[in-house]
Amino acid sequence: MTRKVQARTLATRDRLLAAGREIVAAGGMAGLRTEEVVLRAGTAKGTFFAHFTDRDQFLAALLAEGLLAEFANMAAPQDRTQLTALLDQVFSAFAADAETVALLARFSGPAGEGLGMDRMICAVIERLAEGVAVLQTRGLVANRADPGVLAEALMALVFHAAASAQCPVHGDARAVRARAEALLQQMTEALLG
Amino acid sequence: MTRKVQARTLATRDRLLAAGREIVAAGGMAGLRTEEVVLRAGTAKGTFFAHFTDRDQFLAALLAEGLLAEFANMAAPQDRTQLTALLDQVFSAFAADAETVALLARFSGPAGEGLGMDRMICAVIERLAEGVAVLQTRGLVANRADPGVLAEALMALVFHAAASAQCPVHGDARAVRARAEALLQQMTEALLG
DNA sequence: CCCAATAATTGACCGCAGTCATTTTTATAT
DNA sequence: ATATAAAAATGACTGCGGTCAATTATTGGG
Repeated sequence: MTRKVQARTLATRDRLLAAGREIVAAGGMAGLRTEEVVLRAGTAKGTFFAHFTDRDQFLAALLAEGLLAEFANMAAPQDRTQLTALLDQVFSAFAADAETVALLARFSGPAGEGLGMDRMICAVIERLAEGVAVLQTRGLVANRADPGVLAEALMALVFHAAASAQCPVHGDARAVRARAEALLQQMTEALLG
Repeated sequence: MTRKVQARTLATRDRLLAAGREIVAAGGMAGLRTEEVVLRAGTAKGTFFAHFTDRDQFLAALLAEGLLAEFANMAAPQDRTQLTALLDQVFSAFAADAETVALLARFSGPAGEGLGMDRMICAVIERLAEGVAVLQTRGLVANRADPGVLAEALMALVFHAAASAQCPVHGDARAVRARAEALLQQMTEALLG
């Protein structure tokens, strides 16, 4: 017989996430250790893994939460400049660091369900689709394909550019990132016409 | 003063890679343990990490090697059907498993230099660019953008579709993959017109 | 041929993610 | 109330990726 989820379950989960938020804010995702999360949250190690299948899934939940908040103020772009600005904003967030790229690669798809990742991505895609639709009717976008499909393709381009923006150790981060941004710009124009 | 690389260095590296190849062939990338690689190669653990910065970089080298061999027979597509077939071939290889997707995300960019990853990706992009150029002149592709940029964008779409093809544990793998393939098809048509 | 200087290798060791048998808490049936 | 079955939490333990000071092999100069 199935029973309803207990209130303390959600409370524990929240304490873990809150602890994670603090740690990431202080030292970034790469430096987050589950032992410390658990210490701050006041739970045992096993509890962590009863709530999240692994460290990455936990980080993905935190990441989705943060990005969703950051993107909350997004408005559907009304011209090419605004569309570019929106894409740049998303690119900057996605390309922030190697951890972010890895988490997006793993959880941007079906694997991200129930972590908020799917909601975050959908939010971005919806805004993009709205913007594309507007620009199409105004003749500011040559490509007549379905706005939803174009939006998804734009996301794909952003993902790829973000991955390309990660540089090898001791590489020139500035230059690599500039090249990735230029690539995104070119690909976007190739897609939208 | 810098000295030339010793012959045994390359020999050791090859023994490690050969061991890795065997292990991956037998049990897939996910099950590869460095201890076993080292055991088969007849070296110490430290030697492994003197040659490869971490397990993933080693796997990426193996993956690039395998994919490059698989793609060796690629011919530049001459019509839309052949282009689709080529994209499907690459998609199938990239979407093979979650490990592959993760490695591509991490090493498809500048981080993959010197692992063969860059060469593998460039090979695919070049073929795609050739194909796109041919189809453009034959009027089989509406999009007039630079073939090189279009080829890179196509790769981005394939990467994204491959990531979308990974399903959560206990999901219906067949259905998820079918959806990802359909998505790739739609995005490709949206891009090429 | 010998002797520094450098490159390559070694393996004991460590940190941390992830496991699981056990214990504690909570919900429900009687 | 009390029993009992399910859910949640516990923490000692394990396995494996990665490190590093010490050791061995190679090279090139005198």
